[in-house]
Order: sequence, then C-alpha cells, then structure tokens
Amino acid sequence: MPGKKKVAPKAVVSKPPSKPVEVKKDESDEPKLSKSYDLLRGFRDILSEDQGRWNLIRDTVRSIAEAYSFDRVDLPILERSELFNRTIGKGTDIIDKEMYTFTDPSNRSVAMRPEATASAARAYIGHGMLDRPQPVKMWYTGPMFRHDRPQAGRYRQFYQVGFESFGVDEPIVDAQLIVIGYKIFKDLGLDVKVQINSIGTTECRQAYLAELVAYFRQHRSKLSDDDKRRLQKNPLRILDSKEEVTRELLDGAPQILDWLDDKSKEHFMKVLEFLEEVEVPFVLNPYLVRGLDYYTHTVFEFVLADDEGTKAQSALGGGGRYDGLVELLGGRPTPACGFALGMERISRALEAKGINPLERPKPHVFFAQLGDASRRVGLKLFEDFRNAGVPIAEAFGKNSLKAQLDVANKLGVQFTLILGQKEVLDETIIIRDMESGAQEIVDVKKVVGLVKKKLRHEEGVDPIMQSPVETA
RNA sequence: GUGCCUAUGGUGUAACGGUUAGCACAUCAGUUUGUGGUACUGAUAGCGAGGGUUCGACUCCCUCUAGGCACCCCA
Repeated sequence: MPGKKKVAPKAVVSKPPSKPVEVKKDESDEPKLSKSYDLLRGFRDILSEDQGRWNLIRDTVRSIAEAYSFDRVDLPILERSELFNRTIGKGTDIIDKEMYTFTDPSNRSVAMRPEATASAARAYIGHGMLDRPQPVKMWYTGPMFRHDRPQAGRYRQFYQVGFESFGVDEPIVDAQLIVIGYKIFKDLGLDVKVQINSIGTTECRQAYLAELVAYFRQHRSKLSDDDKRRLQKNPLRILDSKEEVTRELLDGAPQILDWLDDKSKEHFMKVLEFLEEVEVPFVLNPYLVRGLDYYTHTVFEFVLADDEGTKAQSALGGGGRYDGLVELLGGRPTPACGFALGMERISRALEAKGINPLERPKPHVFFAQLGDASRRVGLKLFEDFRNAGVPIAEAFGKNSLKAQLDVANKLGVQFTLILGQKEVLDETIIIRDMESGAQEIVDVKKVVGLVKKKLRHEEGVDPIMQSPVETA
C-alpha cells in the first residue's frame, strides 16, 4: 500500500517516452516482507568492513599454531546433546538454558555446540588418538552457539579458536598453552594479562567447597539473592561475585589454594615458574573460576590489560586443564589442557585500537572500456594481469568513460587503462596516469609488463604484496 | 533470564499533536557526442512492527521486535 501512492504521480511527471514506459508492477498488495527476514537475534553478518581484522586474527593464529606444531581439526557443529550435558555439566547455565538443543529428523537429541573442547575429546577417543605419540595437539576455529542475551561482544553465534593438548600432565604443557595464547595477542598488537588460578583436583575441590559453603552459610543473611542462589547451585561462582558485601566477606573466606593437595600445589607452582621464565605477565587471581565442570588444576583467562577486567567482555579467552574429561567420555584416563579465544572480542579489541587492515590488497590499476569489443578484450586482459599478480579493478557495468574514470578516481588507482573502439582496432591501449593526467598509447600486448614496471617505479610499491594497514 | 536506556532514508542526523518529514554524506543518472577529482541539476530511499488515546500521531500510552548498558553468564 505505501508503495502505490508514490508510483502513480511519478509516472505522470516523467519524461517523454524516450524510454519505454515501464509497466507498473503491482506490488501494492505485497506486505512489507523485509522484517520477517531480519536476522535472528544475536546472529549477525560479518561484512567486508570487518573481514580485514578477521583475516588478521585467522592468519596470526594459524601461523602460531604451525610454529608450535598443533594440527588443525574441523569438528562438527552438531553433536549429540549428551556429549555436552555430560562434560560441561548440568547445573551450568550453558547446559541449563543456553544450549540450542533439538530433536533431529531421526528423533535423536542433538545440540549445536556451545564450545568445542568436548568435541575435541570425543574425536581424540573416537579416532584412537591415544595410540599416537603424546601429546596430541590440535587446534580448531569455528562458530559456537549459546542462547544468551546478546550484548556488545556477545552473540548467540560466535566464533572461537581453540587449542587443545591431550595426553601429558606435565605443568610445562599448561605453561606452553598460556604462552601460545599470549603470543597470539602479542602478535596481534594487543596488550593482555593472564589471570591464573588453580582449582585442584575434584577431590580437594569438594573439600574446599564444603568449607566455603559453610563459611558463607554463617553470613547467609547478608548475601544477595544471586549469591544465595550461587551458594546452592554453584558455590565456586560466589568467588567472582560483584556484590560489595560478598567481596568483603571473601577476605575472611577460605582460599582454594590452601586446600590444594601437595601434588596440585606443586603442579601449579611449576606452571607459575615456567611463566616467569618466559616472561608472560600473569596475575594470581584466587577468585578466578570457570563455568564449565570439567576443569581441574590450572585455570586461566586472557584479559585486556587496559581496562583490567573492569569493563565487560574484556576477557578475550580462557582455558585450563581438564584431566578428567577424556575418562568421563569413556576413554582411558588422559590428562589434557586447552584454551579458547573469542574472535569477536578480539576483533572488537583490535577495532578499539584502530587496527583495521584492508580486507584485500587495493588495486592500483583500473581498466576502462568503451563498447563490447573492448569489453571482450578486457575480459582477456584481466587474466593476463591476474597471472602477473597485479590486481586490477573495473566497472564493466558502466557505459560512459566519465563514469568509469569517476570510479577509478574513487578507488584511488594510479593508472587507468583505457580501451576504446579505435584502440581495439589498432591493438593498442591507453595508459593514463591518474595523478598527472598524462597518457600514453602502447601496444596492448605489452601493457602488462609496462604497467608492472611503472608500478614498481612508483616509490617501490609492490603491486603484489601491498596490503597497507589503515588506522581509522 | 532480570533491570534501565534507545529506535527517523544505506550512514549520520533535524523537526512538530495537525498541510508534500527537513539536512548532510553515500548511491544512481545527467550538465551535447571517448576522459576523473571541483561545481551544478535531477533521481532513488525513511518515521522498527502492531495496537490504543485523539477530530488528527513520527510525536503521548501499551505490547512486541531489535540494539546498547548493568546484572546473570561467559568467549
């Protein structure tokens, strides 16, 4: 309806029938459909404006993974629900309210992965990797799904990159994983600090928890509803409560480190020593806990150094040791450790720092055509330039030379190649220097070589490798 | 999931309980036939959705949806 009232008067006002009068398409009864095709809440498109940053993250991660001999694995997005229920743990928010669980057409309960460590462990067991030389080191990247309430840096579909190391319980493994994560941030130009803690084995944690609960029970009346709930459901979480009262109470509360058995303590101390050795800045945070059930011993987070964790979503990644996970899934008892980083949070941090690499190298040459004969030649010429490694832009869809030069200008190319009817017949082409406006006519067969040479002349710009970093 | 704030063309914004919702940028076309950057002309395009209140709502109220912030949680 809204469309129609505008169409009518326009047709009347419009020019003489130089162009055939358009038959009015009757779309008046069409409801406004666009809204029903809107993105699902918490889902989003990552457009080319962001792809430069994403590429940077992906490239950095990959080169570090290769340097540290981690093997790439791609794990499925859909798994049996049970895999996650078992490992992440009932009682966690991830399982209880955030997981996309549904029954598939074969009537099986499946879930879109909320994280990938469980899948990695499943793969480790399923493919008999315990019979390979240990540790088995793998890394992955891909989308994860959690039905959480969206916020900046938090989406329902989000991307993680993860590193997992199976089969070795030495503290050096924990330390090296932390180093790897730290290096990724360093290479990206981000300043992060490592927050670290140990939550020991399941056994010593149980003992500690009993003590912790007992302590807070005494002060139950002072606690907020949230913290009361935590006390009951997931007492460890009370440690990172933001309530003023609770924080004060925490000063007198039992500390997990005091409850670690000797072996756990020793393990943790060694991890810290290694970190000191490699000069990774870390902060011991006795209140750091993680939300997944499978963690044991070392737990850590990578936090943006600038805002010291005060700002939301400043935790860019985290991980820890999970010695019981493989066994829990039916494998032989196998120690393991890993971490995951949140790609959109990293991307966000990069953006905040003005790190905005171009998505692809900017072309320095533009091809302008006049007429179909010229277009045909252009199409072929394109291949020649591509084989020579010179990116070239065009606007085949435009007809006037003016419009094409306009585009070339906006792209900021150095040279425009102009090919009209005459040049096609003569087998020549015009090279126009966009800055000076100078033009020369050259043999079309030699144009690739000539342009390449010219580009190299221009302040040593390498036509192939150039990918400048723009700061916003 | 809870609380608070927000919602105008692609982007950034203006206005008002009452005529055709204004501006800038961007986009497209053109300013005589094959030459860009400036200037000019024109075009496309918007009140997130649905209900109410009112003679009349983009403007007030409600619901929904979406975004942001804090909590929850976590990457």
